[in-house]
Amino acid sequence: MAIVLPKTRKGENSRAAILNAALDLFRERGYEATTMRAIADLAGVSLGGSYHYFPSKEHLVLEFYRHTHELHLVAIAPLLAREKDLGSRLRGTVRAVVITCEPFHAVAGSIFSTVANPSSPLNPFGGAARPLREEVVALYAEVVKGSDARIPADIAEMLPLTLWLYQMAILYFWIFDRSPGRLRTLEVIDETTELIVRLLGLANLPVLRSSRKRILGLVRSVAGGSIA
Amino acid sequence: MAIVLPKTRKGENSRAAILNAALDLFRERGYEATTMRAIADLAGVSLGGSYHYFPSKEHLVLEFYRHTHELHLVAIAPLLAREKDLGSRLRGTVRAVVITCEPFHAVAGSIFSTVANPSSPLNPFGGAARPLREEVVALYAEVVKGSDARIPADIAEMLPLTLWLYQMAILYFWIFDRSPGRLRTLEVIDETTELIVRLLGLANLPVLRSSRKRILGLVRSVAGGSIA
DNA sequence: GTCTATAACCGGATAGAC
DNA sequence: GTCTATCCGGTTATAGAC
Repeated sequence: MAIVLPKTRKGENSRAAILNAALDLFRERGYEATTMRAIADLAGVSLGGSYHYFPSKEHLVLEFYRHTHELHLVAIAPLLAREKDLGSRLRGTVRAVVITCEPFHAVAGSIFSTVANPSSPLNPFGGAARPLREEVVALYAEVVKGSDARIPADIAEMLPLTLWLYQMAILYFWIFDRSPGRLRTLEVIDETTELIVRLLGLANLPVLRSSRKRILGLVRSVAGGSIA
Repeated sequence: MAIVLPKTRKGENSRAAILNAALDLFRERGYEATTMRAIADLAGVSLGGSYHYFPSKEHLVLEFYRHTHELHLVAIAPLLAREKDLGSRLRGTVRAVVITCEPFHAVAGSIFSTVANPSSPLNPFGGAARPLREEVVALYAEVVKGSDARIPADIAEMLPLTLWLYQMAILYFWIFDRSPGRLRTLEVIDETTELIVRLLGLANLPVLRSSRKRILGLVRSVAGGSIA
């Protein structure tokens, strides 16, 4: 059921060829319009052969996730090393997500929907996606931790997961965005990240104490049941 | 591409038979496990024949939407007529959504994912779903308007749409909920509706003025571009 | 044991005769 | 408006090749 790793040099080549072919074709024609037969053809393997490495077409998508995630990490490394302001770190990180994914904008819709299915092995809330999800959550933990913002412990505990969810919402907005250069998404990112930082600053207000506790309890309970 | 309405008595029967067969089988086996062949069989028509009324398997789902929406309206009518407290109205309305949808819980996952695809004609943000979406938004407008809560005009303007979106989030949570009697979802509804009412009450605080403006601007801009 | 190929299966969708 | 026959694409069974 899981993705099989090749044991030989030859196998490695085949696997890479299939993956590259898939990514190219996805980019070029979209997810649905890309047939497994076309992928196999372009990769120079037989149709059945590609199923030796990837148990389903969907699983090729998971690989694409990992691919973009790694590009993303590289893209933001300098920022995270240099910048201390939480707002800037957050804005830069989320902007980098959509910029990294831009070549796949046309495919992203089908992918998102495929993956939104709770019974899909790739559902971001599910078990198979867990390793990658945890990497992304850890990234947001670092975005927060490496900043000079002082976040109360109870908030800091749930913040990375919440930011991961926030990133998913941004991606869904981005999928619909038809504006040139995806400018609207970038604007929304700027607005929302600033808002998040501002609300974090307000969280210590006495009037907000009860709401804060309530929200955190909610996040904790929702996260505990669905994800852990 | 749209759903064809039958012109004859015989056609009406066929259409109804197909729809009933589909809803029964969806309930019984789930969406994916129900084949168009099985639906046609049970309805007593040929496979090709069912495509005369419903252009795709997905379109059978749209019908299911309308069905549950109408059940929902009926279910909450007494509450909306009687109750004046905003929190109670909201809680009752959203609780009724998940209770109405309960018989389809097993199917809901596939349906949600099908519908999440931006290029699907059934996407809730898209054009085809607009009439139904506007009905639901109007319903939430009434939930707010019929209450004794005094909501500032700028908030009242965006609130119904926001509550519609909130309802969708609850439904997505509900899909994952495996707790007996879907108790966790009901708890989350109680928690979140209370939170919403509380935050609405706080919106007039001077410290929150700028965030409030920012949030409303955001909602307006996002809604304007994606939906209107 | 690791890889690859061929042939088939299954189910959504369509064409076109009646 | 209904049928039969067919396409198309994801997936699987399985036999062989290294």
